[in-house]
Amino acid sequence: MAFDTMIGAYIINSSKDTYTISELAQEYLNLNVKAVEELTGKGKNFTLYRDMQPDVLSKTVGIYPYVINKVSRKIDGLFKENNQEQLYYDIELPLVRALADMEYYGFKVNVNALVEFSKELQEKIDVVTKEIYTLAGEEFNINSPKQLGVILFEKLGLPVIKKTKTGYSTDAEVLDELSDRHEIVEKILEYRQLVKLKSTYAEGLLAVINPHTGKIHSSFNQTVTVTGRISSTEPNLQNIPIKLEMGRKVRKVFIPSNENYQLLDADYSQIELRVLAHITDDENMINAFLNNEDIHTSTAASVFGIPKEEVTPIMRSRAKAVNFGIVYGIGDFSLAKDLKISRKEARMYIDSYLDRYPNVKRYMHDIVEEGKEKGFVTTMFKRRRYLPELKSRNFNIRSFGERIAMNTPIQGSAADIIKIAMVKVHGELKKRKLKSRLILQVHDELIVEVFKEEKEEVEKILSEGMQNAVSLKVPLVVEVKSGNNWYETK
DNA sequence: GCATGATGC
DNA sequence: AGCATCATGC
Repeated sequence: MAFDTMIGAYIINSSKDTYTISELAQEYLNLNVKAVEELTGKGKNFTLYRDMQPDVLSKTVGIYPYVINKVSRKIDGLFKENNQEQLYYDIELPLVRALADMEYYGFKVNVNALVEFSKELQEKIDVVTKEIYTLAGEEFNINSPKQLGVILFEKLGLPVIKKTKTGYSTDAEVLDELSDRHEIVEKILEYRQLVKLKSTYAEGLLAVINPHTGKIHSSFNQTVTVTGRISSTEPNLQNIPIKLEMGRKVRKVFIPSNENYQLLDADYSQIELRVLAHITDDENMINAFLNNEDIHTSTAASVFGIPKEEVTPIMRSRAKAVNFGIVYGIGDFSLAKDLKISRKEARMYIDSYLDRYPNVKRYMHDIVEEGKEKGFVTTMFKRRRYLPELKSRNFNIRSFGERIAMNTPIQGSAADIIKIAMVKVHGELKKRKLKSRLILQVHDELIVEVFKEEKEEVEKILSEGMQNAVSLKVPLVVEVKSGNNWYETK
């Protein structure tokens, strides 16, 4: 591919909502060009080019080729200024074909199993609904947070833990705290889980199965996320349940195209923390990864100042929360909430962590300063995100900007790395004329539908392609699993 | 169209 | 708490 203005403009500024030619012409050429929609109309007024007058077309979209060429040259000049040519030409543009092939090839679904799953869910919903009505003493719309709030907090007199802009909060966090006080609460949680599964994952997926292919052909968007990740829509295949067993069963309906194929699922182990170790060059963290240690146990040992052998499950779990917090741009307030401890205690954990990982401390400080000076932060491969929030006089907005400054290089570099791996794996499968296909990416994992006779070869292409996507100061560890459906690849 | 709450990494 | 998408109510 020669050039794509939409992706090009996204590389220049990933924070925009749309990247239409009209908009780009205005921004980069100071040129007023009508939007395509203004010419064709939309909805019921939509008109095909072939039904429009030639002279109208020539005066309007007729100039698009010219504008596209000018915008392309302009953006290409900016790539040179920003040192983003590798990112654009070697990563993003080749990725277009990999994503297009993933969309076209699709992910096969066991329709009958999905229909059965849907029925099973409905039966469970019916049972739980009746139980809820009985416990409430009346019928109401459980799906309405407003009506549910009235039942829980007015009729049943449960304590109000949290409020939203519009009334009582009834989210899972609140309900968890109330679960000991009334039987109805856990039924509500169960109801919510079941309804989500039925509507989004059973009926939702059934509605987008292509009747000709029997497959789901998701759209993978390359210009949506501010950090460089790709997104998936219609349907979103990047948030298929896995944490709770009931939801995880959805994965059983995702199968190979036919009996000659299997699924391979390869995921990066702790890629974000490995990226952090690399970027900060923190000796303590790098050593943990070099020694192939469990990073959360290692963090717990460091923070609590004890040998790894003496780390308890609770200590490990707290260290894990701190590691998450570090990746997201930590604050004592949020960590306290997450761990249900005091803010002071959370502050102690964070300070202790930063004492034990001094280069991480310096990085967190420096990256915010860099963001303020330059107006943006960058990833390992020069992806850029502008941070106007850092200049805000509003404390909350400014703090948000600081967390973005800390998180974006980490999340974004991980996105760069898996994109490189995708281009390599996709290219290698094509070059060797293999029947196996890359069919999905879920931020730190790649799923390949593998032709059984090619399994050994493709497993090597996949794991080595991912491990060697880049060379970091720590190894990139990849775990590959196989199965006859997505559920089995665990 | 916005708010809420579910799901994922 | 960083990044997303989808269904539902109002």
